[in-house]
Amino acid sequence: MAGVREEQRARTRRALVERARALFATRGYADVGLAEIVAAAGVTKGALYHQFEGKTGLFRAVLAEVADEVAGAVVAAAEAHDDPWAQLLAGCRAFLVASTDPAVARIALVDGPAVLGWAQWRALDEATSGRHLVEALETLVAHGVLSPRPVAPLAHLLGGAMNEAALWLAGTAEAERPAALETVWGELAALLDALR
Amino acid sequence: MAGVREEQRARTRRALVERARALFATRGYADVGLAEIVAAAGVTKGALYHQFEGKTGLFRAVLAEVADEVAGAVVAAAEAHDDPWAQLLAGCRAFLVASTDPAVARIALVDGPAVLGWAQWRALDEATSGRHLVEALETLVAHGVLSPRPVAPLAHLLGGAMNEAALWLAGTAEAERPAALETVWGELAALLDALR
DNA sequence: CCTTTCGCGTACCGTCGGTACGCGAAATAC
DNA sequence: GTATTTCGCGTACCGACGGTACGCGAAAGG
Repeated sequence: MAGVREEQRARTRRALVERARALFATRGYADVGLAEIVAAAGVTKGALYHQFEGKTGLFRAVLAEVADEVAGAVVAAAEAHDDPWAQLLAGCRAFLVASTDPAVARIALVDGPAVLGWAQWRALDEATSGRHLVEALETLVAHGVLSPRPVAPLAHLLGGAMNEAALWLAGTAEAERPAALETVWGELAALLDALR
Repeated sequence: MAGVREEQRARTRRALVERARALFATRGYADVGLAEIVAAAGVTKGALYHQFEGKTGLFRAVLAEVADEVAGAVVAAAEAHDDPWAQLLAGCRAFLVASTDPAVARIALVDGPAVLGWAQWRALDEATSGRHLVEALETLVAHGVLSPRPVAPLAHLLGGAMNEAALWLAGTAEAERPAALETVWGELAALLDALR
């Protein structure tokens, strides 16, 4: 099982996802044609359609990669703490920091819902970083830190607040972004703290 | 200045915006072609391009109409109260109720940012319902109900939370939507109340 | 009336996402 | 080791889409 064939397949996939991600991030899904993507990846449309279900399928793979990276950052930040409340704060902050990258924001927050439809986008979020938010809130309710309440609506409210905040920060000039991020984080932390 | 010409112009605009809004709301911006829109409106592409700057221009007009209606509902709800805090609550609730309509959510929250770009979408929101949220928060700070703080970040957080909640509600079955709305509203009201 | 303006229909174009099909090399069978 | 199948991918092509150029006819202005 040397797998020279499987290896080539993986290389093509990687090249397509990598180049498509860079192009989608800078110019948006609608403004990038398949011809440009396959040329940048050094393959042809035949290869693309052999690996993905059209342009939306390629975008789905790109978005899944981005979402996985963001979720990874959230988990890594949360694991650095033992206290559930500190884990929530660290996870939320990590999500905000990661999503503030304009490339991430563009793919995951602007084009994602429109290209895949909101339901499919939500399902992907629920499978990655969104799940961790729900779990963190459930843990806090179980520990009595938060009063018993339906956590799903609250998770949506908090997730939406962070998404919008990330979008706003992604649109600010890079020089003043760190300061703006701290201001937003201060408000978000105050909002979270008010929940206890 | 009878204006039979201006009258015809207005009629064409109305027909295009009206039919485009219905089509965009049910099938999304990307899945509706100009040929279908102009056929539904009883005109041709020549008329469309004479009145709007292409497909995105038509969408901008549709979105502006939707945003104005939502902002109108927010203002009407707020004006029914005298107390600034009650005005904020009523305005937020009205925004949530209006944006929960799947047609509104699809146009204003899903396709809007992707089609116009997030910056332009935000500017339009800032000119309609978003402005009222900022003003309400500023009034509350001025009255000492809220502690002095930067209201812009907070407005983004709250606005994002309501947008995401509306999207979620718009995706639920219509029969159980009212109950879900009350649950979400309960959480949102609790969040707002925790700010005082 | 005669000229200008203007709303809009018609015909056309380049580009896009998507498909059909064939080739050549790797995997598999015997 | 050869025959056969599988499969990754390139090539050529198609229909549909957004957008443009241009002309006509009626209203507006003098």
